[in-house]
Amino acid sequence: MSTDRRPYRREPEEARREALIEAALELVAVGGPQAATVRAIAARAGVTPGLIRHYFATKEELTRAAYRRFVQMLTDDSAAALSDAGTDPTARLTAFVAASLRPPVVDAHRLGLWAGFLNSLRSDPEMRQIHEQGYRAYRDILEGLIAALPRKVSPAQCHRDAIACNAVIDGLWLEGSALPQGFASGELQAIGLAAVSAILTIPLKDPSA
Amino acid sequence: MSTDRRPYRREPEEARREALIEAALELVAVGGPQAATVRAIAARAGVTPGLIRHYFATKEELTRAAYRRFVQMLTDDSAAALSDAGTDPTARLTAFVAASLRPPVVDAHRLGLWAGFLNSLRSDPEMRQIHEQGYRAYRDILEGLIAALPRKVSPAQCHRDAIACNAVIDGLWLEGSALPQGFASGELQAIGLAAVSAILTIPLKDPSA
DNA sequence: GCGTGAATTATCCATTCGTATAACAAGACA
DNA sequence: TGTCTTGTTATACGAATGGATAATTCACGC
Repeated sequence: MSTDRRPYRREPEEARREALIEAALELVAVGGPQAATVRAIAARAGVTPGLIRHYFATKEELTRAAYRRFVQMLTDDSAAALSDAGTDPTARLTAFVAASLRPPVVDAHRLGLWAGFLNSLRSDPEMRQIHEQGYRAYRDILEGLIAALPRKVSPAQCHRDAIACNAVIDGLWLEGSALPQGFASGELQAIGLAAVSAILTIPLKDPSA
Repeated sequence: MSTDRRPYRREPEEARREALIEAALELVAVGGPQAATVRAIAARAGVTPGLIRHYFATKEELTRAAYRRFVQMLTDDSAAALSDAGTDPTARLTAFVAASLRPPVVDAHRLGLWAGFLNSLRSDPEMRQIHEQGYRAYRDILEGLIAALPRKVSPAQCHRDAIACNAVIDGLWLEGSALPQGFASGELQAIGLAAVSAILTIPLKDPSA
């Protein structure tokens, strides 16, 4: 009398870890960290809860892996936007700013993810390290793009400009993601490019205008 | 044989509700929503868990009350900054921007609170209503200040300027709160005022410079 | 002072959490 | 085809969760 046991397929380790991380991210994005329970993650990944322990020693470790993936996702999107832009510094900065202010970067799910992980940064030093690496990488890209512009400004001023532009981008990203219906299509990018243009005192033509 | 029961004092209803809300906010700010358990809130407020049910029908109701208070706190700080500024429109906008970019508005706890509540907005329509009211109130103040400036621009342009300025403020608030050690004293306000000045194409003198 | 209503505590309950461990079966390799 | 490794499921456990109810004691009106 074999109790009917759930059938299953063996999967390569990488695929399983991937599926579990993906499931955890989706749950955090929608319902916050409290929604990403071990059981919910397993259910969404199509496995039983015990399997999580087989790939991650603890739930905290899975959380860190998920956050690492999220940060990398942001960086990857930035890099993708630059790979399609040519070599002209102004065009590259324009492409970068515009890409940062439209989907999939501007997205309620990403904002939810970001907010969901934020509180973990205070308690878990390893999470904070992951966070700061990602943040620095993003801002370094932006600062590099600004430094490449045909302007004559000091490196210190370049640094300040990068911070201000980063703030504009972050703020618009925040608002666009939080209030998706509050902005017309392309409006976010137009405002962002105008603001960056003003901060850097250089003309940036909006490619969508 | 009276079992030694915990002594207590009766408090007016308002004080108790206040204490419970305050405790809930502190817990959410530090540890996220999952740290704000009924027992933890009661312990921090100096009461036993059962009392919460006496003042709030459910924990969700306490959460909403706490969020309502948080949103009102933000609005109150904005209003306070304006009450001390005179009547000159430029000075008022300057004061508003500067106040938004220094403590206590720029504060890791507030960012933690904001992030901690964000995910609740998706699931709870009442929470979202509270949020949108607060957001609109804040931006309306900013747009009013911008409209009062001695500029000749269309109302539509005023609206766009307000969105952009709001984004700069939000972004700098975000970064300043997330990375408190990343900015020197007054740097955040200086960057913000310069950016707003550039966006509005008017000079704003930094009062701290 | 003294009952009396209600604010507060104490206890209990069903559920869910993360984790630990044992049972099983899938698929590779012989 | 048979065996063995290990990926996967199943089950169980203690702790913690939000909520319900009963017991108590404070404080105010008389």
